Amino acid sequence: MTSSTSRADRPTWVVLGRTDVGQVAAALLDADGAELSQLTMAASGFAVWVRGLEAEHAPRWVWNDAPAWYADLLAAGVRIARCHDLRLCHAILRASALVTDAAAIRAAPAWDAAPHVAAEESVPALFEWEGDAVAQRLGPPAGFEEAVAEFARQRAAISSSTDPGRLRLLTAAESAGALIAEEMRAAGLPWDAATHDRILTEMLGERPAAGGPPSKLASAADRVRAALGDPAAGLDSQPKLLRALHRAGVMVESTSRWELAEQRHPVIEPLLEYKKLSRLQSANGWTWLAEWVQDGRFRPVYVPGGVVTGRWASSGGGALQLPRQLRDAVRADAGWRLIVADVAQLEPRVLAAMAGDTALADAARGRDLYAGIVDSGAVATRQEAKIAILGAMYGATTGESGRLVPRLRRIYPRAMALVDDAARVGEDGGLVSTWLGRTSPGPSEGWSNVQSRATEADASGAEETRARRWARDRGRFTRNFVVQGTAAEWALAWMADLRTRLAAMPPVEPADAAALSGPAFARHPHLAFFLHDEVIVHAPEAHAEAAAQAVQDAAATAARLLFGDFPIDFPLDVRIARSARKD
DNA sequence: TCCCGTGGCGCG
DNA sequence: AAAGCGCGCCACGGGA
Repeated sequence: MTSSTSRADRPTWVVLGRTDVGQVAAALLDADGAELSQLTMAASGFAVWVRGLEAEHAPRWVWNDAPAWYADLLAAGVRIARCHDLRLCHAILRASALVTDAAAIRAAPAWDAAPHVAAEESVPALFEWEGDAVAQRLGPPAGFEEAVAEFARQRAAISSSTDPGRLRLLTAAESAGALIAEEMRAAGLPWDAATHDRILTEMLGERPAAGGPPSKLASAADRVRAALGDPAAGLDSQPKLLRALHRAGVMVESTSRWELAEQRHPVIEPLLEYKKLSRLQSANGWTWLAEWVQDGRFRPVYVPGGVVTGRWASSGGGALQLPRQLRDAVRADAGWRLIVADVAQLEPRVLAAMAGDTALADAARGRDLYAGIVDSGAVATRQEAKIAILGAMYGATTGESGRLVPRLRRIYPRAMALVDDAARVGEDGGLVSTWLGRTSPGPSEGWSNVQSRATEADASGAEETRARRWARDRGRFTRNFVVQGTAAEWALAWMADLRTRLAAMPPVEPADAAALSGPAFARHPHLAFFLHDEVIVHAPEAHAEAAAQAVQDAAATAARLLFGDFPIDFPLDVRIARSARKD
């Protein structure tokens, strides 16, 4: 390791990148972004160096892409407190309406990279890199000079924006999410394959050794074919199934569950059963179990910022679609517990706070926001309140939901004005932003063409109708964007604070952790799963109560961080249990 | 043979 | 029941 200048004095930021010769370079910056020192080192010594600096200063590590760097650091036993993910923050800043001069950011399109994809096995690990393999491993610009330049652009964009505080919070939260996603992947979700197998066997029947469908699935198929009077009916092909139904006199337009359920015919019951079992088999059956659960852990690939609203997406394993039926297979290790926590009605609470709607915030006080709405007299029943609120946030215009929404408009004018305004802006082709400044994408070229065409004198009625429909579609998107996106920001702030609290708790002794195969940080209570408004923490039994309290405390912190003193509750349902089963 | 659009359904 | 938003994955089938 060589240092090009004098020893650093407590760097706030450490910008990382590789150099042409395949080494890691680091620029140590003070809080103002002024360079304190710069150094390069052999990749083989990188993890140890990070560990040392982290213990001294816990700087914010600035890198092009968290998965590319952090997965290998975790594998080397090094956990960090904070980072700045240039790729994720670039995506936010290039589009944010709060950024008044985005020209420099937008002039660096190399940073508009797709989310990192897990490296192929054949690509050397970060610390074994040589030559071009590094580029494959690191994805978007991995070079040191590019990282330094992009970080300077991002700092300038934030500090000259109309609200640097919000963008600092948003970029910090987004970057914390990137760390959490990698840590959750490394730790994995504790998964009991034997329980999963038992559930599959109970529902699908015994699995034939020779392959072929399990017994209960096969018997459901037989009953369907018998009821259709068609021993050869194809059940897995929608067109074939539809034709077979028509031949049997079931005149449906689709084979979807809800339409089938309206029919009265002997085929309906076994067909719905077959579809349910078939879905379980193909989505989360034995093949899924063998592919995705190893050593008692399900390791999904989370994609932070993968949804335009800022929600996370996932890639592989269907991590965000785990069916409730299988939650009993999520099992704490021996001597450990799961803390399963979700926020009750996160989105309407976020809406109340964003809009400063004290009437809706009053209704939200306490456990059940929908009960509060009933108490306000807006609607008669809890079910109506739920339908009305969902309709308000999603833009329902028809049916019961569309009928109930106007009642909310009278009782909660500020909250409704916020979503109605967002919809109007979207219909006009404009941009909307979340509370912290994540801005929606603009309309597509095709959308704009359709709109301008419809305004021309010789536009046909069909063209005008289509333009109106597309405008309404976009209005529903922007209406929901502000709420869904701000809820995602709240959830990121919640998790980021929770992560810090959990990491500060004592780890189990290595002797007690002999059976644990995971990374070192997973000897502490740690996040194991996240799904929009729910987290699962895996914690040693002795720390389970403290971890549950940390989940609560973090929610209070998130509320204060985003909404200051505005009086809005975010009540949690928190359970400490051995399994994640919901009753 | 592979790619892509569609229907359907799991999650929030 | 869906409706009204955001996703990912599977199976199928048609086209390249």
